[in-house]
Order: sequence, then structure tokens, then C-alpha cells
Amino acid sequence: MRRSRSEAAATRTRIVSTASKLFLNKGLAAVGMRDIMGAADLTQGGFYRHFESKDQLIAEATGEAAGRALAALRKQIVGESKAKALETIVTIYLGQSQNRKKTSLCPIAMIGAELSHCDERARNVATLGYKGLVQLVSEYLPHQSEPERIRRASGIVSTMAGAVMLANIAPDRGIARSILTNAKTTIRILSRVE
Amino acid sequence: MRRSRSEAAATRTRIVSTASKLFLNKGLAAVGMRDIMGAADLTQGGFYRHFESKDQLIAEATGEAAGRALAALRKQIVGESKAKALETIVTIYLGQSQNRKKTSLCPIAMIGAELSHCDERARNVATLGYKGLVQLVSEYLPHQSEPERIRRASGIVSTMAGAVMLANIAPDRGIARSILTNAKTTIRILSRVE
DNA sequence: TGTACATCAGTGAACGCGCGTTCACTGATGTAC
DNA sequence: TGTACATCAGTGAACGCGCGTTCACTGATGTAC
Repeated sequence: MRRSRSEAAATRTRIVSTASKLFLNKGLAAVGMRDIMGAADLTQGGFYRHFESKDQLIAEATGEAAGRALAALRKQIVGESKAKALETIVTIYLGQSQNRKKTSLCPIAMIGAELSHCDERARNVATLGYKGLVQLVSEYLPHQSEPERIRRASGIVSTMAGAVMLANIAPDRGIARSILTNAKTTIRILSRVE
Repeated sequence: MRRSRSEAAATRTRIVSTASKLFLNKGLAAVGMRDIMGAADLTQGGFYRHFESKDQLIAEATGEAAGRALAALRKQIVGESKAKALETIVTIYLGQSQNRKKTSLCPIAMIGAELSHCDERARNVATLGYKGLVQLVSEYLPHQSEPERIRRASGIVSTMAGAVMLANIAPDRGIARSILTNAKTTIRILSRVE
């Protein structure tokens, strides 16, 4: 049953992206190895040919998710004006768990609390995702000084991540919506040059 | 070994507050019944005289933590001016997992992602905590219109919760500090009347 | 107030279960000549 | 290019473990008379 090198590489990739989706939607603790391997059309035992542990997979899946989410945002704003691009980023980010098909979710907002108890690899990867998002947002802020843009972008990312997390907790759809709407208004204020 | 009614009530309270501390510091999944009961100087079996399940305890512990955190904030600001009180609230909230002895942590920031996968009771309780915090913040904003204060307070709470969560993930103390500082600056902007 | 009995808070062993991980095995792929 | 053998991707049963929960038991508390 040995597979060719390219097949094996494809399997590895499939495991990471399958795990990534499951983790973001159900949480790290709630998803077992059998769930992941089964969803990737494999059996449990094969996992350890590719990864040393669940912890390693968590780190890689988090990185994959962060990269995917950032790429999706970047793709949506090509050709838009700076102001419109910022609006698009914020709208997509805030709407990630409400409307869409749950592709490209942000690990920070979806499993942030769980990540903080993970090993250093996972936390480093998540922090890199955070920095990437801050960088992206900062590129579309209208302020002159770059440090000021980074500072504001950091605040905006905290607001977005917090709002999505809070909206995910709210059992009532109306409350979730108001949290997200208020975050959007808030961010609009932060994006202004006084 | 039967205990008097008041002893039993004290035991119940002790279980909830012990669980609350463990949950906030280590996460819901990482803390088992034996951990909780042991930390409360009891054995596992006694738990079910007081609670129907771990899920029920999670809901109650979340409520206890939220109430305790709110009460601690309210206590710190008595006698302060409106502007100073807001500053105090934000500073204490943002510093909750850095400096202090980890008493009265906010469940939303510490275990938010895990709460979103809990049952309705826990999520309702957490949402109530969120509303309480928004209410508290709104009381110290300088804006004329109450709806405007609530809207801004909601954004500020999202920012604070997101920043604390992000800072908890960051493996590097410096990054954590910059996230919190930027959140503080951000909130100062949001607290202004234009 | 004193006595007899029912109640039940708390104990600690045990239950079933699913977890992450290991392992012997299979057979196609890769390598050496 | 063809052959012989080593490698190793993937299988699925099994392992040990700790989880949430149950249960028979103990003995002090609460209740009824």
C-alpha cells in the first residue's frame, strides 16, 4: 500500500486542511484524531507517518488557516480604492461566522482562548497570523505616519477578533448582529484622520 | 458524614468558585472533575450531590466569574471622576492576565472560544456578563446620547476582550504588551466626543 | 427535651468510553545493480 | 531496461490512560413523636 512521494505529500496537505476546518468550527479539544483522519478518508494509524503529534498538527493547521484567511481577504480587495478596501476587509472579517460557507475562518477569533493554552509552536504561528492581519489593515489606513497606522491597525484587529468571538458566544442572533454592527461603527471611527 | 444545610451550601459555593478559578486559568477542557473537587478539598463522588453535570458547573462558574470581575471593577472606581473611572476600568481589564494575582478574570476574554461551543445556559450567562460590562463602560462615557454610549461601549468591550485574548496567545511578553498598549490608545480615541 | 428513625453530604472504588498513540502487517514505490 | 530487495504510506486492532458519571456505603444531621 505504499504511495508515491507526490501522493504522500498530497495526503499530508489534505490532513492539514481537513484538520484546519474541523478545528476552527468545533474547537481543538472537541476534534479527535479519528474525526480528522476519517474526514480526510484515511484511518487513524496513518497520521503518525506525517506528524509527530496532535500538537504539531494544531500548529500547522493554525498556520494554514491564518494563511488562507489572509489570502482570501487580499484576493477580495484587488482593484479597490484604499477606503473601499478597508471597508471590505472589515465587513468580510466581521461576517466570517455569520453568513458565509465557513471557508477561511480566522483562527484567532475562532479558537483564540484554546490557542493560549497550546505549545509555543502553535502560539507563534497564531501570533504571526495576527501580525499579518495588522500589516494588511495598516496598508489601507489613511494616516500619514506608519507607526500610527500600525498602532491603529492593532487596535482594529483586537476589536474585530473580540467582536467575532463575542458574536460566536451570543446565543441570540440579534445580539450577535448588534455586537458586529457596533464593532463596525467603532472601526469606522478609528479609521478616520482627525 | 452528612453535613448541615449551611455547611452543604458553603461546599457548593466553594466548588463553584474553585472551578471558576481553574477554568479561567487553564481552560474548560483541561480541567477535570477530580482537579476541581481535589482543589476544593473534596472527592469526586460528592460533586453530583450539588450539580447535575460538568456543563451545569461551567455555566455557574462562568456566571460567578463574570459577576466577580464586574464587582471588582465597580469597587475600584468608587469616588473617581467619570473620565478617571473609565481609565481605571480599561487599565484593570487590559492588565488582568499580566500583572495581577489572577483573581477576578473575565470569562469572555479567557475562555471565550470555548464558551462558544458550550450549551445554551453557559452562553446565556456569558452574554449576560458581556452586557453587564457594556453597561458599566457606557456609564462612564462622556457622550450625550445613551444609544451612542451603548454603541461605543460595545465596541470598547470588543476591543478589550480581543486584546486580552490576543495578548494571552502571544508567546512574547513584548508583543503582548504592545497589543494591550495599542488597545488602550484605541479606546482613548473611542471615548472622545468629536 | 429525649428517643428512634429517615435523610442525605461526602467517600472512594468502579463503570464505560473515547482519547492520543503504538504496532504488526500489507503491498506498491523507490533504489541498486 | 529488468530484476531483487529495501522502503515506507496507509491499515486497523490494540494499548494505557483519564475522562465524566454512578453507586454502595458511612455516619452526622434533620424530623417526628
